Amino acid sequence: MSDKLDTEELSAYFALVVAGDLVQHALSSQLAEHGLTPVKFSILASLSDAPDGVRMRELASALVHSRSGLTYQVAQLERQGLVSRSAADDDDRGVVARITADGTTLLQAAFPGHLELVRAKFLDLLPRGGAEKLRRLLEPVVDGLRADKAT
Amino acid sequence: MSDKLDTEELSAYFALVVAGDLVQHALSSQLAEHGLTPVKFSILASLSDAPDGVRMRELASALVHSRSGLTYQVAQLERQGLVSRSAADDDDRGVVARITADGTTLLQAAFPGHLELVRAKFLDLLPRGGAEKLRRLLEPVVDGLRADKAT
DNA sequence: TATTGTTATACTCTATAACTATA
DNA sequence: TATAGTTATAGAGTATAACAATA
Repeated sequence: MSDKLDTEELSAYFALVVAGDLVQHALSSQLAEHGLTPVKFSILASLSDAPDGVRMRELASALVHSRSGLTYQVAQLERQGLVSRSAADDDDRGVVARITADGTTLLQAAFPGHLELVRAKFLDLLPRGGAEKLRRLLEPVVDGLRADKAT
Repeated sequence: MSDKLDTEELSAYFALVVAGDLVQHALSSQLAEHGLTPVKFSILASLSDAPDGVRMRELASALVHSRSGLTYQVAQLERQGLVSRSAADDDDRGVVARITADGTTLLQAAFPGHLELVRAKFLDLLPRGGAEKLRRLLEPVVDGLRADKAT
């Protein structure tokens, strides 16, 4: 498998995909202890930053790859009492999801252990200043590919 | 969701997971045109670098999170005639997977388009020299978490 | 006893397309 | 006509534990 891309560039691509996968997998057991998955955790975390709730459309484009996938996840969170859905004020087609008090409680219970593992399995493995460098490098990738999705 | 980790560090972790996911998703449609998934592509690519084949155990620890998951994927590739399995020379418990001529043909057919998309969806979004910086930053993360898995 | 690999099982997740309602 | 969200469906992937064979 040697070809037009030099090894450095291909290696970066493999490293990105593999590292993301390994980090997420390393964190998933701890989340599972609280009945959460990485996707559900990211939904709750996003909602906890938005007291007024978030439109389903926005959550979908930010966190998953299909609208139906988000409906599935949020429906489960709602059944568990962690999230509520209600009609949007300005657009009668719209639905706004909000985190509930129970959802906040669960998130607060899961968060310290999560942070601990983010440190142990990721941040502590980076050189000093590495987190910031990494974020800066990946920012345009995330922005570029999210823009793609909108199209 | 503001807490013990400063924003920079948490952002790096989210950026890593999201970027890896977005890049893989951006490439998966092109692979699907050749009947492949990202996991199957990575298995074929690994085998194409190893003329003598690779032990199932090694493939599993490098590419997936469970032995049974690898068996599932390789069984499918074998059914498609892209991979063959045979007993290991040195260990009668062991199984060695090898890519077939058809597998090589398919990989060569899929590779150019794959590389093109790796460039368009990832490398071209990085600053000059970014690929190497990224790889260096992520190397210890990948190595550290792979070592974890062995434990 | 430990390891290799497979299997059976049961479950979760995903994406597509069809649908309703509203803009 | 286009968009927001849901639903139905059908398929793919996953992990666990139990198992057989070998070290």
